[in-house]
Parts: sequence; C-alpha cells; structure tokens
Amino acid sequence: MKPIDILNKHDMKRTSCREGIIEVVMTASQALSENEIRERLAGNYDRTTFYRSFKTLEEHNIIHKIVVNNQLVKYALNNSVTHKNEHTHFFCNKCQSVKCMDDVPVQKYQLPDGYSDNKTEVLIKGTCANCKTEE
Amino acid sequence: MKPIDILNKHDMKRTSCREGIIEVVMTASQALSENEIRERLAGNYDRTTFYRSFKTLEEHNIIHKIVVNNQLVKYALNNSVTHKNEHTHFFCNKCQSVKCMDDVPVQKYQLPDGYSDNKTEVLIKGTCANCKTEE
DNA sequence: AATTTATTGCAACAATGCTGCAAATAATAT
DNA sequence: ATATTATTTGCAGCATTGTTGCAATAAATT
Repeated sequence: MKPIDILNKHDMKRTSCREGIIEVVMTASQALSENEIRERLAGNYDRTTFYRSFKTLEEHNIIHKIVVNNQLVKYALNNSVTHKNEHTHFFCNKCQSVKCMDDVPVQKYQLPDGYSDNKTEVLIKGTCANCKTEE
Repeated sequence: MKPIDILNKHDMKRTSCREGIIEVVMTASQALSENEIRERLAGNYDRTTFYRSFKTLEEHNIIHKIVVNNQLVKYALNNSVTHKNEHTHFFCNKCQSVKCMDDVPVQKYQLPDGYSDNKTEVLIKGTCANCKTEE
C-alpha cells in the first residue's frame, strides 16, 4: 500500500509532509529518529509541523514511537502484516539503532491485585547482529 | 542502612545533596521525578548539581532511572533486599506514578541469531490499584 | 471557482540535560 | 587545628525535544 492510500484509508488530509514521513518510514529497515527521517525527506518542513505530523500519524495508528531514553526517540511503521501487535524493540548500544523485533512478542506479566495493564513496552538493549560480526 | 553509610560504602564524598537525594528516594514508596525529589529536599541545589548527583548515584548503582517517556523520568533506590535485580516497572496512566514491581521479574526473551542482550527494560502501563478503587 | 476546514510556519516558551570554568567544600596529610 | 589536594558545586551558556497561539496557507468539498 502506498502512503496516499494509507492516508485516505484513515480519512486524513494528504499533505506532502505526512506522505513523506510514511514513505521514509515504510522503506526503512529500522526505526528512525526525527533527524534521520528529515534527512531522507525531499521537502523542508518546520519542526512544529514535523512533530504534529508524528503525533497525528501515531494517533491514527499508522506509526509508533519507540522511546529509547529521554534523549532518543525513534519512529517505525505499524505494519499489520509484518509487525505483530505487541512486539519488542531492540536497541543496539554500539550503533544506536532500534529494530522492531517482529518475531519476539511481548510476554504476559502477572500483576498484583488491583493493577490492570493496558500496554507493555519491552526494550531489549544489547549488541545487534551487525555490530557483533564487526568485533 | 543510612544515606551516609551508603555513600561511605561506595567511597563517595558525603555531600548534602547526595545524602538528601538518597534519603528522599529511600523513604519513598514510589519512584520520584527530579521535581518531586527537589520538593522533598531541605536544601536548595542548582539543577546542574542535581543532574550530576543523579548521574553519579546511578553510576554507583545506588539508584536507577526509569524513563517513562522522553518527558518523564523518575528515580528509585536500588535496594538489593527489596528490589530484585531485574524487576519491571509500572506506570499508572491516571496518576502518573511509577512503581518498581519487585515481585514481577523481567522475563527472558529469545533473540534471533547474532543478537546478544545486555539489559531488558519492561514498562507496564495501565491503572494502579489506588486509581482503580477511585473509579 | 468559492467556501470550509484542517494544516503549516513562525515566534515564543518550557523542560531536560550537557559543558567549561572559577569558587567552595570534603577528605586527607601536616 | 591548619594546610593541602581532589572533588564537587554554582553559574552562565548552550543544545535538544517538545508544546502553544495565531495568522497564513493548502486540501477537500460544494
């Protein structure tokens, strides 16, 4: 599915910024930061527009945000085909890359009485396959 | 163990800021943000000193940081008695509180070939026992 | 082509966090 | 007790991430 079709499906206005972000995130093999997305984008957009686009796209479940730490945020496409609903994320301490681990589902956690869970975020930090071989 | 003893055990200078932070975090039932800690502190410290103190205390494994999102960071004591090594964290969407789930250990995740894990962070978001009863 | 509605860009602001440097403080030796 | 040394603090300044209000602009609809 093309970026335009995705926007149409969600009854969203087809602006070039949104189209561009979807395009970039769609073709990326890993989650990308705001700057990484901007670099790959044709047009030049204001930072505010960027943030608002991310927010809207996230609210419509087109992309999701991965907060590595308070200084590093990345975005990835919600692909219902390849990305299982609740997958884990992997962060490589060496190359700082973030990958959606589509084949590593989030496990169920048993909470104490009274607590109810809504969403569980799992971030696995370590060394990725690519950096491992380069040692 | 008192804050001073903890600092001595780690061969750290006993400054009032460090002592205060440990004191506050020690007596808290939940993880606290920078501001929450500052409010509970007697002395008035510069923000830089605060951050540096957090950093040093974290490096010495006295406290640990919980990044809820890029706008909300909380700190909690590393109590080897009550806090198991790898525990999960719970974030309440209603009251914004963060709690160390000492009895809910982080589960093991099987990664694809080539990947090696170092640390796994699990943040469970939902409604806490306190907010549940208030509905 | 005109209207309506949503989006953009700009300016300003807030929060978190880092760095260099001089002043102050803690631990140690005298 | 006092002097010395090493660490820590406070300040100024800066970077990054993110938000808000408002006027200008662009998209979808009539």
